[in-house]
Amino acid sequence: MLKPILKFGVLTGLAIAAAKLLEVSYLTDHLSIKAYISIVGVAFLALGVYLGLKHRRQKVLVTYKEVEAIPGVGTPALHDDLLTGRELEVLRHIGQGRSNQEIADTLFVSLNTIKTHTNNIYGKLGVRRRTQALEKARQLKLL
Amino acid sequence: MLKPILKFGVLTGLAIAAAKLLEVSYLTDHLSIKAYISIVGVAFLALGVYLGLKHRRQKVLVTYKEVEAIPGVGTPALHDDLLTGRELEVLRHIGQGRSNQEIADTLFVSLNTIKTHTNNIYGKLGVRRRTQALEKARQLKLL
DNA sequence: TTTGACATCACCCAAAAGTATGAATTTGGA
DNA sequence: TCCAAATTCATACTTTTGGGTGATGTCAAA
Repeated sequence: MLKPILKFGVLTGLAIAAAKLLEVSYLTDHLSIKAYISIVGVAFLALGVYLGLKHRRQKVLVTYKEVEAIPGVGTPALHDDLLTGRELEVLRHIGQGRSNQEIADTLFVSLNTIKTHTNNIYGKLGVRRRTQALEKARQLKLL
Repeated sequence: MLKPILKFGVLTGLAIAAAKLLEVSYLTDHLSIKAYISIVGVAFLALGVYLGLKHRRQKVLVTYKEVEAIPGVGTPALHDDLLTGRELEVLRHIGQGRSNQEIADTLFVSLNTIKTHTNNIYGKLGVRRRTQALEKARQLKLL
């Protein structure tokens, strides 16, 4: 349960240590304070981007559900929670003619993950192909 | 130019020869005239069915155009004859989630033929996948 | 009768999609 | 805190699609 916290701590610690190391080793001798600050800034920016991307999935999910919760905007047909949020999301991309690889790229997950989602969708809708899934989804007003 | 005629001639000749063979060999000795006529009838019926199926393409095409010609039934959006009749037909099957093989079976043509049709469709619609074709076709009110 | 559009089919290769199985992580709720 | 559902990912394999090229037969119009 504490793994993510540990991970974050270790990662941050490492980053700080690296920065400290840079500082004492040679940066102070060769670089101005401004340059040093710039490098540290870039490093932490990179760390931030990395962490942000790494946890984007959950954030997207939250956003997704929040959007669903909005009255007028909410999906009119989430038939008995037939599909999960992520599955619906993938299904919509399929409906727009995107390939699994494209969906994977825009959702920032792996191709295998999208394949898993699509197969789960097919299973729940009782179909075997994405075109059938679209047809079925339209019948069920899922799309 | 004369290949199909030749083919038909040879086939019909073979059928008649077979019938003649049946007649002289033993049928007249063991079967009544009525039974013999029945058998010949069945044989030619089979031949007719075979030939009919073999040339169904053209007949279907004619029927298709005839259907299109009917006022109220006609397709509401044949945008500048963007797609040919056969292509539209294939596109509709795609829209119902059928695989190329299934379409080939129901239209009584080969898988390669359907592939050619689908690729022509993609070219005309400016897309690269069947799901994109469906999306585009819906936008153009082709479907 | 020639020509062009259509429909048919083949072959080959590459890319995308789908199947099956197993597993790790995360989250939300009891 | 424990658990079930959800999400993520991998590996290996089969099937379906897509792309390019070339060819034949049919049909209708010029």
